[in-house]
Amino acid sequence: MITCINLGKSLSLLLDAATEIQMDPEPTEQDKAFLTRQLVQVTLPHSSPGNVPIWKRRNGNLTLSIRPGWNHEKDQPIGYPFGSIPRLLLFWITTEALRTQSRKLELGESLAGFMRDIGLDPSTGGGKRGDGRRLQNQMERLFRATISLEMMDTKDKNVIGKRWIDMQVAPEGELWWNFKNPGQATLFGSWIELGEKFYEAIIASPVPLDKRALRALKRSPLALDLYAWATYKTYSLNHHKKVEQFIPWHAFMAQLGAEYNDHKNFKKKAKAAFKKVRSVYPGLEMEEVDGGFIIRQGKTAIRQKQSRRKLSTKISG
DNA sequence: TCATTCCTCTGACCCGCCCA
DNA sequence: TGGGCGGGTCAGAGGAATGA
Repeated sequence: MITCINLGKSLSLLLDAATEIQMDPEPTEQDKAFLTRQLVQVTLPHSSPGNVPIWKRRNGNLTLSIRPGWNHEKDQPIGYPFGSIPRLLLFWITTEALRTQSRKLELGESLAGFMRDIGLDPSTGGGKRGDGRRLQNQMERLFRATISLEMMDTKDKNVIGKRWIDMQVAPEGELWWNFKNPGQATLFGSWIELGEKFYEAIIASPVPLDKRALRALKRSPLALDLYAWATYKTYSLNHHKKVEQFIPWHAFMAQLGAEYNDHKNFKKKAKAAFKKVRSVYPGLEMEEVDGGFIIRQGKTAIRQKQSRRKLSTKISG
């Protein structure tokens, strides 16, 4: 009985979002979100990488690596950001940085308001399993981490040079929230200041997304990644007037599912996640073929005509 | 209201079947 | 025989219900 109710809730969230998006494909200004192109092409871990000194993911010539921040009190690493919450935080950070055109982002006077803003539920209490504690933990992991992007320049398969950028996500900030009591307003507003390099990177090439879809997919980090990737890829094909592109499963796994040890498992999970993505992104044109899938030109999650004003000079490749 | 408990979801791993 | 595929189980993380 409980199983039926829970399945129903989870499914109905997706179905509600799918119906809403089909009825009204263009989101309101409030329902628009953004994520930087580099973090669409190479993504954060889906699950905890464990106690390793550095975490890396590679897509062609582009490598993303993350080094966790240091907890001086406990004299140990804070840990890596992983799962859905840091992804929701990155959507929020990119969207706010673009909206305000400022490195300093106001998080608000109440944790509950911020949680609702990024798609979490403040009514889950302040216990260790509540959204508040999870958010606190993942905020610390994400904000204190150092993200590095490295681009290899090659000619005839030989490396002729490389460029890199090391970015601290938020080297400064103040959090005055009561994580045990998310609804409690505080005397001072909480804020973070994004690292200069990180700020420049995220506003340079934003990919527009639909918050309604993000809310419906928030339980699956893989589905969130695939949704952002599919939106970016469709935009890219349209922009370059390329009709379609074949994506081999092995290359796709290296890009978005590198931590999967079993490529069969990745394919199985990716196919299931794509089903969810297509329900909230009806404009996605893709077809499975031998060894991979073909993605074609189609409608982007946000109408290109509107978003292009901001993006035409910013998105490339 | 908050913290805990229970259940679901997701990723890892294994196994067996099928086909070339 | 090896690769592709689907199904099952297990552990950890996430979501929802419940009792103090």
